Amino acid sequence: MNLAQNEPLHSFNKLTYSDQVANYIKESLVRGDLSPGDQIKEVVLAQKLSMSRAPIREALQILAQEGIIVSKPQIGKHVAQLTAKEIRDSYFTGGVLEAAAVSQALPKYTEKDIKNLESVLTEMYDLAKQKGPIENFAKLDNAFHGILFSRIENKLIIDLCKRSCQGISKFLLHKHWLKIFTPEEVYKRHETILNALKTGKPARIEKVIRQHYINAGDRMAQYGMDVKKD
Amino acid sequence: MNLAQNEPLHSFNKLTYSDQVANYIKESLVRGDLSPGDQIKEVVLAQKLSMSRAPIREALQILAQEGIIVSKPQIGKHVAQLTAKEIRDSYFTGGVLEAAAVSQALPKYTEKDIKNLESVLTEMYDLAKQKGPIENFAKLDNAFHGILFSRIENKLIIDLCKRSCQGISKFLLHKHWLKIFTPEEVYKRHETILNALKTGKPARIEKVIRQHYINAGDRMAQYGMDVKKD
DNA sequence: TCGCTGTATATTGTCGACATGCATCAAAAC
DNA sequence: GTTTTGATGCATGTCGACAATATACAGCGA
Repeated sequence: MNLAQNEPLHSFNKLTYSDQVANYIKESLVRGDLSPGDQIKEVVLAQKLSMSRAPIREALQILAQEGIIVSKPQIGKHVAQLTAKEIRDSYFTGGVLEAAAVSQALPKYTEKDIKNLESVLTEMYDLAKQKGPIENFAKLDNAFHGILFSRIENKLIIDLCKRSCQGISKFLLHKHWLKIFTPEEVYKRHETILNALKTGKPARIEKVIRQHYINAGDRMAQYGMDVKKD
Repeated sequence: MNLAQNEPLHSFNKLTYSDQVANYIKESLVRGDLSPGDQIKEVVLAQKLSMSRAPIREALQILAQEGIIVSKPQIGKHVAQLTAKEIRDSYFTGGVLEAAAVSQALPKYTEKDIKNLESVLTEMYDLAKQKGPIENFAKLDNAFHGILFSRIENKLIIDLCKRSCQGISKFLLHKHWLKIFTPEEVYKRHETILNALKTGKPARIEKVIRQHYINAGDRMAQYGMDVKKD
């Protein structure tokens, strides 16, 4: 059997410029170099990254489709600045999707998955107790939902779920995401999900996950407004 | 009060070339000039529409994000050709979204909305009885779901809903969409939704609409496979 | 002073051409 | 005969420049 001919063990990223630019902008958002409401001028970016406007435009278009930037033809492109209602709607939508997906994948979760979720939860608990660095909660949250996603075979639903709210919380409202819930709250919120998962009841899981996201949206809508750069 | 300063009564479409090309491709899919699996070459399209490749590329990128075409870097762009599972997954996802959205908007539907839905249903019934032209069912189906959408204030959820399955049934599998259900079935399927709507129970509506889409996905997955052009 | 008009500028939209990388096929090596 | 290698064609990726359009502002008139 010839390994080399089939799935490569590690595909060396041959990302096109456009994709790299898209990632660069996302990183800029995380770093805070770019904030909601900021205008993005193609020529400026092109000069800064020493490339032509073509890949820049493509990257911006990708981000526009993801809802991270808004593009008005012949006027300009700005980092999206969501209203409180749009934030709540986004989280609601994301919750509906993740809830349905997890509920559908319920029979697929293994003992080991539950164990992993429990260990993530334990880490959250410890981190909350010892007042550890708050940034780590983001990693743990990612890990938790990552395990939930891992058994979902419906790629589209994962895609839309990420577009709905993950893109927003990770990039547009990244600064606020860490402080909308206290460590204790984060722990309890995820404990609720895990408990619901253990019941094995699809309806229960759906309800809990939806509420999880609705709550997050409400908090985010309160804290995340008007974050336009000074 | 000055009308002219606020929302224009009718904005004259100043569509950019890119958007027009995107629409053109969608129309080509509806007409059958383009079928799933077909390769789309930028230069060919550019020549045919007598414009440069730039707007073509942007249009294709839009359609790629909508899932209507797939783009492999440095290889080519093809009209998406979904597997049976992907078709079912798409409809499932669309159903989840529309179900949640309608359920949430339940209190907003007026007497008049119900009346309108009933009249659409009546038209479906008549059309089924008199073996009218099957194409009209597409219009009636659109009208029915259009009324449902009209009270949904969550723009994102409508957007994702359309992307999930409407884009597929309208463009990729348009030829099959008309024949997966008999006129009688179409009538009964929508009657079920309307009845559920009248109960005013959110949970009931969610269940019914989800099933509506799951059924459509199953049928589509059976009939809509392997539609590659000869 | 207020409102209109036209010009100036800046930014996006579009263009034609060149560069890059994948795919195919023929030729050579074993 | 099979596999490897190199040449070739072709579609996409990227580039720099030009065209079109929206915004800002100065000038003009009432």
